[in-house]
Amino acid sequence: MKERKVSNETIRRLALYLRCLRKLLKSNINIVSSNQISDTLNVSSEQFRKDLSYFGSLGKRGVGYRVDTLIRHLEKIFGIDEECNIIVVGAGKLGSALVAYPGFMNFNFRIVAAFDIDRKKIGRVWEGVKIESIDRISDIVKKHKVHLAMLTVPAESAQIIAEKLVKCGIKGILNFAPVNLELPESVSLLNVDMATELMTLRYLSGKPCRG
Amino acid sequence: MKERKVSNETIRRLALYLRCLRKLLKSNINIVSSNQISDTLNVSSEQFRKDLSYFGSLGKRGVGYRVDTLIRHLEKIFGIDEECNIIVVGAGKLGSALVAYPGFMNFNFRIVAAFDIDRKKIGRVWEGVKIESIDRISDIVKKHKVHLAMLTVPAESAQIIAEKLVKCGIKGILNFAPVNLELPESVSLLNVDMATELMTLRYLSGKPCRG
DNA sequence: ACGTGTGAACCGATTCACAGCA
DNA sequence: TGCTGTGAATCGGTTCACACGT
Repeated sequence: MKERKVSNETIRRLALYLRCLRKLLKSNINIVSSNQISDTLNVSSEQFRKDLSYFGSLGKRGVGYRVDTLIRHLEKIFGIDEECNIIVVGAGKLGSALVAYPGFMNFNFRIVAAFDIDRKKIGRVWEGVKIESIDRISDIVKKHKVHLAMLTVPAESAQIIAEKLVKCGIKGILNFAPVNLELPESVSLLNVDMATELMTLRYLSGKPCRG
Repeated sequence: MKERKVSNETIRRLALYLRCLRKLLKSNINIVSSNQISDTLNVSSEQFRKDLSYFGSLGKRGVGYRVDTLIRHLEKIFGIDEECNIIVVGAGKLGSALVAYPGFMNFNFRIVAAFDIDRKKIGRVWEGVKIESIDRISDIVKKHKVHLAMLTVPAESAQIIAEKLVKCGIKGILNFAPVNLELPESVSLLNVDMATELMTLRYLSGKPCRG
């Protein structure tokens, strides 16, 4: 009932629930049980109920959950009602893919700018997003009240640039560079490390299969 | 000592250790203690020792670990000595970024082809990687003995295509599509869900900071 | 009877603490 | 003494089991 110590994994699942529920709503399903969710997602029904229970009693015993109100609850938890301005730092291939990625807008994220040091790129516009000089980060972060950044610069410069982002007031960084960033506790950091994922996969698929 | 039940998280860290150790070797450091590793990576020294202990006694008490032999051990664990052929399925922006991503070759991954259904893209060559019709997956997977695939197709088609990959004999899928894929147990699956990561980050950075 | 909400039991992973070897 | 390797203790997250509301 009280909003206590919710783990990152729970939050990640909450986002999955939201996506799933929206899909249900589109199919005009408006009541759902934890078992039905557990069938479509890869999550046990108890897990689903427990995850939600951190945020209150959102279902009806003997009935299930109203899809529309549950969606609203989840949206509230994530603060989706207000647009979240983000930036992409590093306008390489990966940055370009992120700028074009359609999945962000479902959650009310808006990419307000991309940044690079390469003079040849600065000034271009990708999908309506302008590429700016890295020197302009501070201005733009302040002007658009940007809280989050996706970092897609080369590993060598990632630490320096991340520190610059922190100085500008960025509160969370999604880091794609394969380095361990050292940042103050007050800044949230999540890493997406594709080579590591692939290595893990290689290891897993090389073992004698259980199943 | 015995190779028992190693968790995914351990494997993921092992890959980080490998990267870190290689960096040390480049700086001509050839002896390292678990504490030194723990300072650079974000992992406790006990964790590091325990992770390695699953694979034998690789260090020397009172001294530390030899960087070069430890690297070789890790490479062995991951099977890095033999080239691992992979494919990219879905030649959109993200697929293009993956094809160009330099971080894979450090671990002896080789992207042998990309696939798409779009006739306009088929036949093009990106970074030396040819874009093929999806119909040719089976041929190419067999010809190049491909074990792993990165899946960057739209969410709607991901399940179908994933099943096709499994039929071709793919043993592991790194899935970038925002859906829960339903696959046989014998196939390893890891998801990279950028929107979910960003949602988690938004949640974390919105909370009162601990730190 | 049905399905939620939740304390209790369980399980796995991390951390502690120390024995053992250089 | 210094640092590894590892059982034991701890911690946190998942699953179980059931009371409760509809």
